[in-house]
Amino acid sequence: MIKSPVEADNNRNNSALIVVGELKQDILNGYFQPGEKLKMTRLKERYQVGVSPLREALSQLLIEQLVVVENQRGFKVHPVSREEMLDIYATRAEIEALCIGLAIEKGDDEWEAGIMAAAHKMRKFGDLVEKDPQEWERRHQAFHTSIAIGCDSPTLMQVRRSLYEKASRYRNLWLNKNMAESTVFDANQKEHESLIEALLERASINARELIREHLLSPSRALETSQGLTTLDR
Amino acid sequence: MIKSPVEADNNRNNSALIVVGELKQDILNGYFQPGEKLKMTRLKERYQVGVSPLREALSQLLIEQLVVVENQRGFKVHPVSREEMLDIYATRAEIEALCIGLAIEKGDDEWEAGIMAAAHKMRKFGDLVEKDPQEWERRHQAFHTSIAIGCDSPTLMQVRRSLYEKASRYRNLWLNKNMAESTVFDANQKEHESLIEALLERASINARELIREHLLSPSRALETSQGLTTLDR
DNA sequence: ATATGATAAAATGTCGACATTATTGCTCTG
DNA sequence: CAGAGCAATAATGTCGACATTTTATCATAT
Repeated sequence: MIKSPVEADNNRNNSALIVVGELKQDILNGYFQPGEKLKMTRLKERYQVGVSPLREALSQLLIEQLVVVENQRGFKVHPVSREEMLDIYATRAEIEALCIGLAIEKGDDEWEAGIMAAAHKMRKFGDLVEKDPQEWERRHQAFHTSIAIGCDSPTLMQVRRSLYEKASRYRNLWLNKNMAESTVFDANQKEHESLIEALLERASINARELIREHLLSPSRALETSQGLTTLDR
Repeated sequence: MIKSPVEADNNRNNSALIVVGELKQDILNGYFQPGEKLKMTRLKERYQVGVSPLREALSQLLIEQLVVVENQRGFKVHPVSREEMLDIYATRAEIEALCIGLAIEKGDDEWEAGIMAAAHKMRKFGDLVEKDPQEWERRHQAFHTSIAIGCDSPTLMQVRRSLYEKASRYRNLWLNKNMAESTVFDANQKEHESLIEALLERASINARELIREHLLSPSRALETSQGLTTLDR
């Protein structure tokens, strides 16, 4: 018997995995505030599942450091701090530079072609940034991933992904508006073009320095932004 | 009322966290074979807990990639492969080199002192390697950690720790005997001394190359070792 | 004899219930 | 009126039970 799409979706994965995705999104985009207590009754209502799948999902986010747990006191959203933000962004910049260094060593024609394709999709969407920032972020991220994937290391790519998610939490919390500022955006686009140039020339040192700057500039912006004051409480 | 140590231990953390530690050890040291199915009935007997804490623990190991899950078919120990081993070791070497590069930039006197202390403890145990390999591995790891911690980045240190654990699984599976070979061991010790020298001189490039070699040599040994044949099935 | 299909057995994933622990609110005292 | 102590309330963590799905067994037919 063929099942409806919804049923099929519920059967392909178990409840916990579905909840992991939704809960992660809710934390990353700020629906649940940093430090907020995650009461089981509320979570049950929101995701329409029992406690068992919820605790499984929370256990996974626990390792990813998106929630914290205290015995007999339940789960909380992982708190944010300026220190952690700077550390995550700095680490992410180093990891991305590492990926790029390895990719320049190992990358072949297919790698270059993938970058060109992703860059094209990103450029095409340049004018619609303000209309659909989420779609632009997707293409932006796809572009950077197309570069990093040349390192040809699943392990390293996974580290990179985890750091991206943690960083996107800070980005979503404070940077939404700043990202749309056209001056910042235009500078970003130029950095992308310079990066592509360096990659095709296989200028490793240059490319690595470019990516470091590219990834650290948001954290510098955040450091002086309004949101920071709310962090120091 | 004061509780007995055992009870106190059971109350400080919930069951799931305790099981995480034990289960992780059982997987890392090979009590549960790669690819082996983890039946709930057996796990319940072994750890004396119900399914709920077990599923929580397994969910955490799922993110750490020590187990895999298939819907309605339960959990399995994450399988091993030569490719994954090489990838983990290579990534680990790069991450460790990154830590050391940053540590050389940022490290202060306290950092140097910590290295000297850890190195001393490791040297003192040099003759007892064959007697208590586990204790030596502890001191060896403490030595390397004392170096890496100079990078002053909790995020990066956590990435490093996760990779160490994954690698130690392969090490435990095949390398136990090889590690005790005195020729390999003596070469290892000399590498440590060279590394310390380079660190104190703040010779970044040199130190980073040394650590890469130091961490990649085991994977090269594993590649040609007996265990590999069992991998390709 | 091999393959196929139905039946039985086992295992998973989820929920509600229960005991334990933390938190809140209230009373009583100084 | 403030603060400590105690009762009541709420929330967590764990277990056993149930429905669903997978796996194993076995008879039957080609």
